[in-house]
Amino acid sequence: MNSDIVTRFAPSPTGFLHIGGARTALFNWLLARHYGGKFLLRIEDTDRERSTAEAVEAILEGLQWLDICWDGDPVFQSSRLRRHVELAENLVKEGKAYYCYCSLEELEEMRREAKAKGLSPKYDGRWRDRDPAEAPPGAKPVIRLKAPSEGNTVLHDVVQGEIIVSNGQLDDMILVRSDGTPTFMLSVVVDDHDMGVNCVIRGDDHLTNTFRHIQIFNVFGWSIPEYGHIPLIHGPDGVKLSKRHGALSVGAYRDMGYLPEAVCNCLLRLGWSHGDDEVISREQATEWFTTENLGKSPSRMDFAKLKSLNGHYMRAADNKRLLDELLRKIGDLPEEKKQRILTGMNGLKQRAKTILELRDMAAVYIDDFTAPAPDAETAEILRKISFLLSSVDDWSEKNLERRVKAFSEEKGVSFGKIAGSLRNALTGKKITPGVFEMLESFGKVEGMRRISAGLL
RNA sequence: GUCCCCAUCGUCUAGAGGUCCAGGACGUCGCCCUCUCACGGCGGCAACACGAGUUCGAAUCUCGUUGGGGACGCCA
Repeated sequence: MNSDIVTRFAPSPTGFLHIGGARTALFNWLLARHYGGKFLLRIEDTDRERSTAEAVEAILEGLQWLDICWDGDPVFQSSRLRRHVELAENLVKEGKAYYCYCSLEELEEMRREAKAKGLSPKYDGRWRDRDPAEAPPGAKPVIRLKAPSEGNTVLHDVVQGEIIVSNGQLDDMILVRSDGTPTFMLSVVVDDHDMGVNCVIRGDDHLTNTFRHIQIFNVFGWSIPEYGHIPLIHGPDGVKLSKRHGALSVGAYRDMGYLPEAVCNCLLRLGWSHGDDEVISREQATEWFTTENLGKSPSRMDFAKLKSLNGHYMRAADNKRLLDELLRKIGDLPEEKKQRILTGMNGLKQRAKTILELRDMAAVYIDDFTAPAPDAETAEILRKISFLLSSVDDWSEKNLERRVKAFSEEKGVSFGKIAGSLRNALTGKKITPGVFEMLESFGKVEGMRRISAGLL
């Protein structure tokens, strides 16, 4: 492969961007970028019943969020319908395809019989050489490919290796429906050819389709793209990832507070590896990604690993960006509180593995809090600390800690006890960022207020 | 049912005949660090599905078994 490589992602807009689709898109994108080729986007909206504008929007948004950008404008398959049908009709004229007048009931019957006999259910080709004049009156025909009945169709898959299927296994597929619209089989092949696509990474649920695609490419005499079929992503229980696993759409991952770079990194490691590397930046991925390291065994989505990865990217993320992500979840905040959060962000992001956890952790800076009156011993400590801190001018985490530590040593009061008392007075919580860090974030006025609030 | 694919720790995987009584990461357990929690550091537990071959030698090659997955639409 080289810089002439053209890959594509071709989702059908019948719903959100599926996480598995996102991985497919990522792999194709990576491959194109690696070789300096092109990555195209095609919306396969030939099924008008199920395709929606909202779904198109959701898919584009999902890709953008993951920072997977396509070259040129997306191609809408529906806009190319005329060309697809025209080509099919040409094939009929050339005797390479034919009209079939079978009714749905007839086909149903055929499949039932085949299954009963232990054969693979398929169309028997009964109209292949029959005179269309014998067609039942008024019946609308489909166009079927006159597929080879002898020999094998061979696929040299860049992931799976050589796979051979006997042509007897494949039936004469429908190219154009009885309503005159082209099928997926035809459209995909024509569009891939017209768009110059020469490399296709896709889920291995498409594997059997590929043999049909190859037959169509052959009948047109077009060159066949390289294919790589990657195993599907399964849920934690080993079955195909579905709604019941919760997180199916990339939007769901965003809602759960994951960062796009973490999602990409996680997806990248599902079915692809580069030695022992785990945390892989987009730049490194682009440099390293080839089809050679694609695995052929199915993998399960590991949410624990995603979370760990996300924690890594959270810690590395820009503070202002994290604040923006946080505000996107909870709405805008007064300037003063935003400032507090920003000041405390380093401590916050170190503890939160998702934006949702960041939100929970940041509550100490968002919620107003006044501690209830403490017990006598604690009150005594707080009174002394309050007195000490009131004279502190350098209200920084470092200095505050230094002063309190000195006090602790001098008076022989346990530092842990002091810190615990402060934590409680400041937040009323057991788990928080460091107390001096919080003091700095609150500022002297609010910090002093909280410490002494319960003392009166 | 038919066809196709897959098979290393719980999970993601490294491994392309000897360097593997199998390495990394996540998770888990223990310890250290420590103002709580995290982070970080150190260590433990934990896998080549099974059975035959081929070979001086197999996680790596072949066959079979078992297990898992996918496809069999006038959906894509």
